[in-house]
Amino acid sequence: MGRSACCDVNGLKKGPWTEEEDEKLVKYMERYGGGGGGRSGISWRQVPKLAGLKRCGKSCRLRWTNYLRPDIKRGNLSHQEEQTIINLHALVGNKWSAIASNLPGRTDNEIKNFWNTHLKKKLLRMGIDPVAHTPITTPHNHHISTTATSTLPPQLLAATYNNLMSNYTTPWDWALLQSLNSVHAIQIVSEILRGQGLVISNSTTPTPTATNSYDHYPYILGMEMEAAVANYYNYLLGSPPSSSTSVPDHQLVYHHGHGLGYDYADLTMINRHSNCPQDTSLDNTTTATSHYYHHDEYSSKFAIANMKAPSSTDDDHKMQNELYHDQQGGHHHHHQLPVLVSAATSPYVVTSTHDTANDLIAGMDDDHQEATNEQSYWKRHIMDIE
DNA sequence: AAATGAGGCAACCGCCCCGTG
DNA sequence: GCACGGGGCGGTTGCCTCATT
Repeated sequence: MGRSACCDVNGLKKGPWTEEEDEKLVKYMERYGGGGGGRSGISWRQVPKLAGLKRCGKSCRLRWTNYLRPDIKRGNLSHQEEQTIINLHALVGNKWSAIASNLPGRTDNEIKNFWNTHLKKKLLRMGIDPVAHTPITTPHNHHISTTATSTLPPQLLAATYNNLMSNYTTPWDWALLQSLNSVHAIQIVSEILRGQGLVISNSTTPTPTATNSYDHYPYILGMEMEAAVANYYNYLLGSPPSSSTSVPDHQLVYHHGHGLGYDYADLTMINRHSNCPQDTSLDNTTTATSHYYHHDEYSSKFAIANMKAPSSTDDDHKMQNELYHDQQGGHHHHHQLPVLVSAATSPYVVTSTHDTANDLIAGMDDDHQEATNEQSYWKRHIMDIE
C-alpha cells in the first residue's frame, strides 16, 4: 500500500537526462541552490517546476547529487579510496552513504556501483567473503589449510582480517592480538593467507606463485612476511626444513616505510640466536650489505603472541628491545619469539630486483627519513654484533 | 560484419525515517 | 499519539558500450 511513485504523475519524463535538462538544472541550482529540505525555502518538489523541467523532484535531486554537483570527483577510484571502501564496508556493511561521507567527492551511488561491479568480485577472487569479510574456506591448494582448521571464533577472524586489510593507515589492534597465544596467532595468519589464495611452498628456491600473488594484490604489503610466517607455521606443524636447507642469497624481507613496530635489532638477534638449522648460513648472508631487513609495523603484526606492543617512541622501543635481549641472557629462542623467527627459519624466499637498500628507500615518500634512520640503526647494530 | 553476451553505471523504485501540524 | 509528506537510502533495473564468437 505504498505511496505512488512521484514520477507516476502524468507528463513527467523518466530515463536518461539530456544535456538541455542538465543545463537547466545546473543553472537553477547555481542560482538558487534549492532543495535539501527547504533551507532555501524551496523543496525538491518545487525545483523542476521552477527550473522548467518535466521531471519529478526526486529525479532532479538524484541527478544533482549523483552527477551534476560541482564537487563530484570524476575518474577511477584510487587505491586508497578502494581500501577505505573495503575497510568501511567491513565495519558498517552496505551503508553506502556512510561510506561515501568518508570519501570526499564520491557519491553513495558510485560507491555502491563500484562495490557491486568490482570490489565484491575482487574479494571473491581472493577467497574472501565480501559480506562477512572473512576468508572463505577452500581446502585445496594450501598446506596450512589441510593441516589445520581454525577454531577461532568468526568475529575474531573478521577483526583480524579487517585489521590486515586496513593496512598501514590504521593502528594494529595490539590488545586483541596480545590476548591470543601464539598458536592462535599463527592460526589467524594462516587463515589470512589462505584467504589471499597465497600458495606457500617449502621449496628452497624462489616461489613464483607466491611472488605472483604479491603482484596480484600489491596493496597487501608485507606479503613476504606473511609467507614466511606461514612457512613457520608449517614448520611448527611438523614439516621443518631440513638441516641441509640452504638459505638463499637473495633473502629480502621488504616492506615500505611505515611504522616502527619493532626495530631491526629483533630480527637480527633472532636470526643469530635461535636454535634453527638455518641460523649459521643466514648469518653469513646477513653480513652482505646488499641483504637487509626492512622491518615495519606490518611484519610486526605477526610478531604477536610473545612480544611487547611498540612503545610510544622509537628510543623507548629500542631500549625495550635491548632490555629484552639482556633479560634473555643475550639469546632469543624461537619459542619466545615464535613468529619472527619464521623470517629466519623459513625457506620462503623473496627475490627483488632492487640491488641496494637505497633503491627501495628512495621510493618511500612519507617515511623516507625515518626509513633511512632505521636503516642506519640497523647497519650500526649489525656491525656491533659482528 | 552481424549476433550475442557481459560488464558497467545512471536512474528508478519503494521503503524508511523524521519533522510537522 | 497519529497522519502526512519530503527527503534519504539501499536494492534493482535496464540501457549502453565493448568484447567475443
